[in-house]
Amino acid sequence: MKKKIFLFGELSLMSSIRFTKKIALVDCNSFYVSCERLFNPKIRKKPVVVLSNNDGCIISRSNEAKALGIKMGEPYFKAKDIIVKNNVQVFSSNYSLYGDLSRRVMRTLKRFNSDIEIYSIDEAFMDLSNFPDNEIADVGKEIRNTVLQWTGIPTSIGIAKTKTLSKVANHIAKKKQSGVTSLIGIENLDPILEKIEINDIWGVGRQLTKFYQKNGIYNAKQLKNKSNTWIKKSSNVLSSRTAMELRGIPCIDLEKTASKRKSCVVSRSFGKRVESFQELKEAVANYCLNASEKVRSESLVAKSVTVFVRTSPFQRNFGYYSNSKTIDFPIATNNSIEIVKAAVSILESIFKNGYRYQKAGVMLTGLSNDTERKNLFSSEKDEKINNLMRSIDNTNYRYGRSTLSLASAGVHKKWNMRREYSSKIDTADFYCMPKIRIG
DNA sequence: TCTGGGGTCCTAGGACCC
DNA sequence: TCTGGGGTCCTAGGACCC
Repeated sequence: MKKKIFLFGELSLMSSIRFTKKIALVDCNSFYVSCERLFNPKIRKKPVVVLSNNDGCIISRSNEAKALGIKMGEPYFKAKDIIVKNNVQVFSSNYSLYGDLSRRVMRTLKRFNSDIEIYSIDEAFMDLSNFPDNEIADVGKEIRNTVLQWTGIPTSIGIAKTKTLSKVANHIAKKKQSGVTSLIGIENLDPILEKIEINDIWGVGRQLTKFYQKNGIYNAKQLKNKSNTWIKKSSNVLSSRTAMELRGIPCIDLEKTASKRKSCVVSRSFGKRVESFQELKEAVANYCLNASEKVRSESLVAKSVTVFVRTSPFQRNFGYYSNSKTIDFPIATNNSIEIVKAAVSILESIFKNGYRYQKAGVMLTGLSNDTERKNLFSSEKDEKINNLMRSIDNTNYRYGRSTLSLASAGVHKKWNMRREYSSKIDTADFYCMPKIRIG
């Protein structure tokens, strides 16, 4: 090929407008707290926390609450002193509200680029490579402003060449007023990576942090400069991928199409300890109904079901017991009745008298597409059961969960979880709409 | 005394993420 | 008294086969 000769002007144009690979990570700030604040302006500038299921742990904190020293994941009862003393506003989690607002945020993001990967309820990766490098920071700011204006949710945005680096950028953005950080076009990232502690890197958890520190690696720059073969040998491929990504080499793709899930878990801690087989059975039956409904809604069938029960790992003075067992179905299924029946038979075999059970759960595994099964083994009886399941799902969708249930699922539900501080906001309920006085 | 070699598949457990 | 829930992936080791 002939070498192309550029005129001076053309050359400078070419070098200023570049379209390198650019990944953005958009992360909602204190997401659950932000959701509660949206419908309750009085708590905007105040310290706020949101609790996990059963009001157990603190899983979302406003900046004011963080400043008071309340830690992520801390048990609520341990933080209670600080909370009471500082008049911190407390909320039980309201997942249907958070889910709804999450969908609104994601929809807004898709307006900028439909190639997004919804990574969690409050995070999404976006491919912004189609925007020119020199405009990328402004694009980030525009995304942030639009999300804020359309949904009311504040976000932080980090932009870089790889997913791992966009996480780093996001980490920096969180501390900035503008909420946007781009690492695009920076030749040497070492001074920035040096300030990122090893445990703040995406993919480096507690065990790896311990291991790296033992080997003298304390920050992202040091990990970046460690040899791949050493990392792979002494850890695994995932860790070497992390290091590559820190070097700006993309190893983790954006997953633009949501892949079908491989398993489905429903488990809960009980509002109070459960000792009787009957109550445990009701709980397990309920979890089965939820899990099979979820699986049906995604047109999946399960190969096997696992049930587990356990007493509290924190209160061993009553004796600790934990057990689980799995049953394979002869033919993959999503039929509630069949799943409940199998789960109850498992429970009968693992239940032991004399323990104070704290938690139980059901796991559907080996999920696959419903259609494949239908082609192979469909019968008139299957069709009848499918119709029955469909009418149950439709009724429950319309009139609320557990309008139609099974007798084994019980009615009293004394074991149900605690939710003492729920805001009870329901975006699907007309009467929960905020009232605005005009004039 | 001395007990092959290489491949696949499955599972349990551990580590990570939010 | 009170400590969440729901996912994914990787590895080591065992079972099995020829």
